Amino acid sequence: MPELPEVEAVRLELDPYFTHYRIEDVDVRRPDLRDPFPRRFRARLTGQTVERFLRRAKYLLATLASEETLVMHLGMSGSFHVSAAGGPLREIDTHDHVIFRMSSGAAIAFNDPRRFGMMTLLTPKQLAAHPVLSTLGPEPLSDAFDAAALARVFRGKKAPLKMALLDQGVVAGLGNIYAAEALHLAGLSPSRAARTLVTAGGEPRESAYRLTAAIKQVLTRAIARQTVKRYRSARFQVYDREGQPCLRPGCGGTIRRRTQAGRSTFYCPRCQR
DNA sequence: ATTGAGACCTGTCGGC
DNA sequence: TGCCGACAGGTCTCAA
Repeated sequence: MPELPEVEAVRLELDPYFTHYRIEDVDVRRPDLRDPFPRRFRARLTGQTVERFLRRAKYLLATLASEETLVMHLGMSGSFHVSAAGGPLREIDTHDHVIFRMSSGAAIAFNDPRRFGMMTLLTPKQLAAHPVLSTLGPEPLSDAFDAAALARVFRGKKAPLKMALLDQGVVAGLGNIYAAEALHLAGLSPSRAARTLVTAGGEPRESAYRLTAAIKQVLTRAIARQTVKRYRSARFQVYDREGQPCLRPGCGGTIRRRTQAGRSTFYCPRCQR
């Protein structure tokens, strides 16, 4: 279930259990997730203190006193479950693949039925040269991400907007849901070519400003909703709403669903151009 | 160089 | 109730 807002919620939840605590032991219950765990994974983690617990795109990064970084990704079905010290013990689930035993007494279990997630441990050199992590686009909620930045990566790009937004090298952290939501909010068709938001001279068009603003708004709201639990049931504007009325005031269109590059895209043909 | 399709793996849900 | 296919919020690889 995780796109940027969900991963950010996980980071917030886990931070108090990881940061400043020592990893006493790691229960590695299988040798791999999407990829095999690196050499001496358990030994390199054991005894390390977590200095910072950060998020980059959809990745969680725990920086260790050893200077190495524990990198974790939730894939499609990954989640964490914390058993706080003295709290109720959680039964170990079949899909609990890695359990961190912290010096606070907390146990943090990584659970991932589909095993599309990943977990690895990188030296500073490996981190800087990592083929994926080092080529991620800007964080969408940072000041580095604005219409000009979007115009730079969209210039000359023939790919449809939906695909361009899913490209983590363009902007980092959007997934299938929030890409659809941002395009709907911006009133832009998912199949429109990315380069049409840029002038011949490489300047962002008005639509590029709309899209960057929409991305920021959709993610900011989703993060707020994540952290304030009572809004958990809030629905999306377009995602998974095929056949239902468009929620844009005064639009009156009907949400459609189609497949782009093997993924479902939801949009309103009436107000998204 | 881009781009689309297929693969990875398990669980869930709707229809018959 | 049980079986079967379609589908799921992510990414990687490979062939065109």
